[in-house]
Amino acid sequence: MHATERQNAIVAAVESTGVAGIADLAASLGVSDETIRRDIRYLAGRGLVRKVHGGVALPDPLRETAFRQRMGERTQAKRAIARAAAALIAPGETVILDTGTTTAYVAQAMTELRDLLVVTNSTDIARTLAGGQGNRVYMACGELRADDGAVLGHHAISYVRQFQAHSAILSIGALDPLIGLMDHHVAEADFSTAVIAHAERAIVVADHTKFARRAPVRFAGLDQIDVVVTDRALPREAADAIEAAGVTLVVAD
Amino acid sequence: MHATERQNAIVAAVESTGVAGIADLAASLGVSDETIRRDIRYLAGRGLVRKVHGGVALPDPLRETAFRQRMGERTQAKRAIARAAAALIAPGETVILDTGTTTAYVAQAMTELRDLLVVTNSTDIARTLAGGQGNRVYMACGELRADDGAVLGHHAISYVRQFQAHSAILSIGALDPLIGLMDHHVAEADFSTAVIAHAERAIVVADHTKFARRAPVRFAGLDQIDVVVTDRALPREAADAIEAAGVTLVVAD
DNA sequence: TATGAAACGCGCAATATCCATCACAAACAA
DNA sequence: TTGTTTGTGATGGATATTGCGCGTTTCATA
Repeated sequence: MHATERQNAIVAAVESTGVAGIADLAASLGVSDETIRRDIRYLAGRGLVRKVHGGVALPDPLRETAFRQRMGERTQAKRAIARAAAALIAPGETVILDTGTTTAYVAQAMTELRDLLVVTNSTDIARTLAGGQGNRVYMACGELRADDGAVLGHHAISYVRQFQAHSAILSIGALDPLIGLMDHHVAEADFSTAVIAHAERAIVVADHTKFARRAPVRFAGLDQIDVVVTDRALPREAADAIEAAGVTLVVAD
Repeated sequence: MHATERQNAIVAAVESTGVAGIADLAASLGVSDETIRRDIRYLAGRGLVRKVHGGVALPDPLRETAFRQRMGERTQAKRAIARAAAALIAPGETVILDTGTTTAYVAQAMTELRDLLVVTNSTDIARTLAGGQGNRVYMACGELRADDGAVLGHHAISYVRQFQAHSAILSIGALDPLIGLMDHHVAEADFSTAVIAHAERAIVVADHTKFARRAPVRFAGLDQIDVVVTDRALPREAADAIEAAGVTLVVAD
């Protein structure tokens, strides 16, 4: 029984029954759970099956984008961060919201607020906050990314530059107390830079995994931001470095 | 029985019976009420079902925006028009799509095409066509209308002016062979005017009710457009007037 | 409108699953 | 033989799911 045969067997099982459990597959194919998981990760990467908690299912007919998948990860942490971040915003404020999974949760939490003036580059966030009592939502322009439905590029940046917001809420790729803020793409980093420059207060939302990572594009130092909202207490050293830079650290419970 | 199966079962139950109670679902699926509630919250968040007190029902027909309501009117006519309009577009073309219920159906029909360059002021249409094979979608900017998720205004217009499209596809408020094209709002009319000016060919999609109406803002004469796609043969006189203006009249069956 | 019962949502703790990492063994090349 | 690569299993911490308790909200009926 080679890896390929086993993977074919998994696909066949899923196609005949619709779903299959990890443990069942491991038993019937005579390998460990972990091996089945590895096969599933590989197959899911090829789009042949869809990974679900506890097993594997037919591929989603509605293409599950990487973004939607990330939306489903660490939801509890993101919701807690979102509540804490939304609590920093007062009704009537002007707020710039960057695209991102965590900011999408923040937008959800902000639906409680009213009379906001919202500027965003995410069609999702725009739709979430439009329709709120007294809200006015301004959508930036540019090429739409299929993954998360956001626009980036120089048009988006010059559109945002029209506004001077009370607060900006940013998703980031990574945050290191010494290095600063990092993103995965130059276009994201450029947009974030513009957003920071046009808000009185920059609020960064970042779950704890962002502190253990690096991302290739550094776009700002800690001195350029005002608040970091995260979901877990950081190591003393990191927390000190952040607060020494004049940044308020909010830990959502 | 994993989460995914259970959620599929809930959707299936709702689709077959219209409504389903929490307790019944919990009993038949062998999990607690709270788990069913969690599933329902998740599914409702995706718009797959509607949450009601004590159970779950088919997706919301009530709290629809005026736009969503119009989406559900004359769907057959709109789908036929959409097919006919999409057939006028070739893969690889540059197309500007205006917001509107009929154009939303056209975008749906255009998902078959590939390598399109799409410019639109509707977040819905943008999301529909982003992700299509080889498509590039450009979203205009401006204040977002909660009703239909579209942007209008001078920024949207100047954004569109960057492009020179092969085709423009327009929704309108009303069409009269003698008066020309009409819209309900000045902002819509201004946007439509800009769109017509930046496309080699203007295609107007209008179901038959648009010919029996008037709308307050006239923005173009028939001589400025090239094709009208509708769903019913017009009275001889009207059809003659339209074709006399050099407009091709397409009647979708 | 008032009131009791049902339904709801949140937080907690227990359990199951996931994933990064290391360790080991077989296959293969130098 | 020796070293490298590849596939598999095992481990432990992180994450996700679930059922239950409890205070709050909503609904139906008086």
